[in-house]
Order: sequence, then C-alpha cells, then structure tokens
Amino acid sequence: MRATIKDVSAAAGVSTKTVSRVLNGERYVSEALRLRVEMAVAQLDFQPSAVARILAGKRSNQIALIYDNHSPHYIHQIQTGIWERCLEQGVRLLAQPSDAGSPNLAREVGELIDQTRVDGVILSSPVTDASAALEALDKLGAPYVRISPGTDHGRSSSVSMDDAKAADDMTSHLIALGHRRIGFIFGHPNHTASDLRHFGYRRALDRAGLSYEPKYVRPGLFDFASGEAAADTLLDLPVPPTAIFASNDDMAAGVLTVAHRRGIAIPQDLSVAGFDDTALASQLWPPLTTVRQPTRQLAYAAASLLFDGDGVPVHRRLPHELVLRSSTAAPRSRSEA
Amino acid sequence: MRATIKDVSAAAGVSTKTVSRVLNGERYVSEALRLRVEMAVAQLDFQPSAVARILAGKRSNQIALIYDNHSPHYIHQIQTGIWERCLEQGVRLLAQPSDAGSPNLAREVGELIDQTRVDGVILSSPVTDASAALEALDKLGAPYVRISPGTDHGRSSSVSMDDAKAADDMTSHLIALGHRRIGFIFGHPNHTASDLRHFGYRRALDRAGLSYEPKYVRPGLFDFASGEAAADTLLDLPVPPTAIFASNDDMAAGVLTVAHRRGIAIPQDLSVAGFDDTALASQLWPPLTTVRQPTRQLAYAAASLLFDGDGVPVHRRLPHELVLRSSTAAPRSRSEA
DNA sequence: GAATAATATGACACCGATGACATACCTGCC
DNA sequence: GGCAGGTATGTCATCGGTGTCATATTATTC
Repeated sequence: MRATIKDVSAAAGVSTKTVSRVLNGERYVSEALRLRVEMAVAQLDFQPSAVARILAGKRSNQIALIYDNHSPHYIHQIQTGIWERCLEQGVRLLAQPSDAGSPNLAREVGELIDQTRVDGVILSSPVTDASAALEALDKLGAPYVRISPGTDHGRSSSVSMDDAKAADDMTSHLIALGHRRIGFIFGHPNHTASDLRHFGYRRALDRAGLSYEPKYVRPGLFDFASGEAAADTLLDLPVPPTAIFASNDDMAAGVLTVAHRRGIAIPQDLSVAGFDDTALASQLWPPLTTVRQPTRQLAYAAASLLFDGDGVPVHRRLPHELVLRSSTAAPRSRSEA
Repeated sequence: MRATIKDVSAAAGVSTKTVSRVLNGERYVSEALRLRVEMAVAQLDFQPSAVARILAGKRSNQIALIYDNHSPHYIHQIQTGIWERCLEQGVRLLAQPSDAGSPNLAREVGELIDQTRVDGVILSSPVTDASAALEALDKLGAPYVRISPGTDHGRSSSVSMDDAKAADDMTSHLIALGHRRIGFIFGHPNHTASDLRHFGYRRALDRAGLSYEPKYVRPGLFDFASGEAAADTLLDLPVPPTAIFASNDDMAAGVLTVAHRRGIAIPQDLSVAGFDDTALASQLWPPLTTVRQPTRQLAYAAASLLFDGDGVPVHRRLPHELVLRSSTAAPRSRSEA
C-alpha cells in the first residue's frame, strides 16, 4: 500500500500537521524539521492523496473542460492548449463532452461541480453560450472562463479572436484579387462565430462599395456535406460567384469536391477560402487559403485566466492570421462586374 | 451550500448509513425507508460528493485515458467511444496526454494512479507498448486495458482490429483490380500497427505470386508530409507503381497532393488507398478508398472490458471494413507486368 | 415454542489530508 | 522581570461519505 502522511510523520518523528506544512510550503517550519520531513517523503516515495486534499482543503487541483464540438481538430487543439497550461500548474484536466442543447445541461454541469469539486471550468463554443450552463455555474459560484463566447461578454472572463475582423480580412483579400461576386457559406447557427463571420464578410463588401446579395449567401452547418450542398446551389446560379468563402475549412472542402466533380478548375475558375486552418486545409488539393485561428493559444490563455483570475472578468483577444495558399487567385476575367 | 448526506438523513429521519445504502442500491432496506430517503434526496437536490466517496470507499468512479497520438481524429474517436461507455456507467473520464518516450512516463503514471485513485486506465497506442507505463501500472495493481497494443498481448486485456488482415485485404483488392506494381508507405515506426500493416501487404503480394520489391516500400511517419515525400520518391522511379497504398489516410492525402501537383490523374493513372477512414478520407478529391478502422467501437469495447473485467486478460478483436471510393480503379493498361 | 437464519437499521470508526486553535519557546523592550 | 509579539509545533475536529460490527426485528425450521 502507498505511504500516507502518517507514515511520513512517523518516519520523520513529527506530527502530520508539520508534514502537511512542509508539503504546502507554509511558513513557520524550522529548517531542521523541514529537512527531516523532506527526506522521509523522498524515502517513502510519498504522494499526497489528491482526494483527501480536496475533501479537507479548498482546492481540488482539477479543472474541467466542457465542450460540444464536432470538429475533432478543434477540440484537440483546445485540449492540448489547456493541458499545456495545466501541466505547468500541476493541475489535472477532466474532459466533459456535452450537448449544448440538452435540457439536462444544467444538471450535468451541476453534478460535475458538486461531485468533483473542480476548481474551475473552461467552456468552449457553443457551450459558452448555453445559458443553462452559465446559470448553473454562476449559482454554484464556480469560476469559469469561456473560449470564444458569442454573447454576454461581461459575464465572465474569456478569450477570443476577432471573428468579424478575420472574415472581413479574408473578404477584403478576395476583393483585392479582383473578385466582385463572392459567395459566402454561413456556419452552424448555434455558434455565434457564424454570425460574426457573416458580419465581417458583409462589412468588407460594404466598405468596398459592393452590394450585399442574399442569393450569394447560403446556410451551412460547419460540416462537409453542408458545404457541398451550398456550393451546388451557388454554382447553379445563372451568374455564379467567382469566389466562395466558407465559414470553416470542412465546408470549404465540400466546395472543392463539388468543383472537382463539375470540372471547375481551382483557382482559375473559382477561388475558395476557408476558415480555421485545420490540418485538412493544407492536405486538400489545392491547399486552402484560410484564416488561422489561434486555437491552441486561446485555450492556453483561457487556462491562464482561470488560474490567475481574481473574479474580475478579463478578456483577452488573440490575433488571427490570413494563410494564403493556392485555392485563391484573381478571377479569370476582371471585366466582370 | 450544497446538501450533504447528513442533511438528507436528518430530513428523512434515518441514519446516514441508511441513506448511503439507498444511494448505492444495497440490499436490506425496507421499501418505506427507501421511499422516504428518495424523497429527501429529490427535495434537497442532493448530489453525493465523489471525493468523499473515493476517500471512504474503494471505487473512485473515475478512469483515465492515457494517450500520445498525433492524430486528433483518432483521439477524438477514442475519447468519444470511451465516454459513451462511461456515461452508461456513471463514470468520469480523466484525459492524460503523455509522451510515450518520456523518461518520466513511469512517474507520471504512478502519480496519476496515486493521486486520483482512478479505478482503471485505458491506454491507446503507442503508450500501449511503453513498458515503463505498463510496469508502473502492474506495480500499483491498477487494472488497465489497451487499445490496439502491439506487443506482449498476454499482459492485459485489450481490444484490437486485425491490422495485418486489413492491409492484406486492401492489397488484395488492388491486385484484383489488376495492379502488379503496388507501392507501400510504412507507418510511424513507433506504432506496432505499422509493422502489421506492412506484413499484411507483403503477405497479400506473396499469396498472389507477386514479388516483394523493397524499392516500392517507403518509410513514413503517419503524417501528410511524409506521405508527400514517399510519393515523390515512388513516382520518380523509372518504372513507378500503378497504385500506392499508404498506411494511413494522412499520408494518402500527401500522395494525392503530389499526384495533383504532377498532373497525374487519379484513379486513371494512379490508384491510391489509405487506412483509417478518417473524416479526411471522404473530404479529399477523389474520395479515398481506405480501411475503416472501428476506432470508436474499439474504445467503447475497451471501456467495457475495464468495467466488466475480473483480472483475467480478455482480448476482443473487432472487424474492419474496406471502404471502396473513387481513388482506386483498374490500371490504364493491364498488360504491364 | 425455541433455535436459527434472514432482514433491517444504526453507531461509530475510518479514509488522508487540512483548518482552527492551543501551546511552548524565543526575542526584544520598557 | 514581565509582557507583547513573532516563531515553531502539536492536538483535535472536520471534510462527506463508506465499512464493520452490533443489535433489533421478522421469518423459517424442527
């Protein structure tokens, strides 16, 4: 059986409380005792039980990540970023997939907090905007940080990128290339980022003096199939767009596939842009022009805010980056209006 | 403050032990008391503290997943499969990324077990074959199940697919199409599956009476870039292969990109096959013929073995499936030897 | 009807740490 | 010399449950 604090205290000839003091680096321990305790700890290869600590103390040294996202790449980045920060902090990470729309969400979150006593929670989109979850967390007084929340920004600390600006940048890039008819594929309506990206697209058109044409804007669900469907509709138009900007890479992949199927050359006959810079983006043919979302860094920053936070909401905005690859180019004929 | 078992016992007018019995569905509780307790629980919205349970009892109702895998899709599938089973069991899941080659692996695993008291551990490749981790688990007596282990099969329960058979099937498919010169890209040397897939490839050639040509076999690392590099080498050969079988989809994507870059038509001039059936496979152009690895089901089964196991190693093998898409076809000229 | 077994309930210690508080020992200062 | 205040250490209750054991009640058997 593993050594407990009692074994250590016996071996060192001190009280368990003194051992506890040494363990936690408290003041008021003489150098002599500190040394004896440390030697006993080393000798017994003693590991304090996290469980007992939680029960007795205040901190659990565990945080939870609540997510509901169907992009493995995104979650992986998020998880990796958080984990990196946790490692530095000596904190464990509990993964909690969930369903942002579930009527049980509040209960699930409540159970998570009550049962595990996590010190804090990180929410990723779209759970960031599930009011049931937020209410449950507020009620229980659990600190939480949101990654890319869409609404209610004052409610908690958060990290985010500027989705509108990014979409604006990409759209402007296409306009600069000479495109005048730019299709846009909306993201999943549950994600607030979808709306922001759409707004950025529209703002860029507006600034360039191009009219916003609803027929060039199609709904999407952030998945491959919806990208295909949207592309089919757009390319069936009497005067199809010369460029299509999809709200994420998966949908852009769908656009590419439709184009290949129709024998449309990319980027000569059609420019395609995505969003996220997932691994997929560089593995497609042609490699996708897209927006690099600093996902891992966002996650890392979120964990930092959680650890260092003092209750006052802080917002951190991280910069995105346009990644220009070969799926975009000037349209074949610049004379088109 | 949250209700505790004491509040419930007071509200129901019974001892805490009786509440505990009801909570755990133990025998020997009268219907009347059970009802009173259940009502009190409902009324107070009582959630037993997992932490206290762990400390007092034997089970922690937590398991951990230790992984070190650079494929987000794979991990996501694994995590989802395990989570599904955990949900049924009311068990929480701790995610523990790690580095299979790290000299600290044994310590990390030891700390994980000691500190969290997880009931068991699931290992995914390649940590499945990191002897430091296995030794640490054995020493601490922690039950564990491995997903697709490569070595030492008798050592623990495990779930796996038949990698050799799958690669054999795919190779046989290419041979049946008429291919005689089939390139092969090896997987990451750390993963034992790599070796098995290669063996399956070779066995299929052998059975068909085709000679095994080392020049058609290139190393790879399971990533896109190594797929590109291997494809370039293969296609530069004086007599290049008419088909390339990559040990996973990412590398197959690399092959497709090289082919596109060189203007090689797929599948007319070159057939390409992958392995795993990741999301990527169906999002590429042309969609990839590949092997569907039952990752999620493997993970689910692994969790089941962990929960239901009684210490006796059990091995479960799940069936794979050939997914035929449009990246493979008969070679242009069947006359080639 | 007494002995035995099965059922039902509670008292209490305990899991392994930390928190609150008590106590003892030094210093330094009036 | 006595007292305040910082330093060092220990005692004991406590966190919120479960395990063990004792005991009371009811059912079964001969």
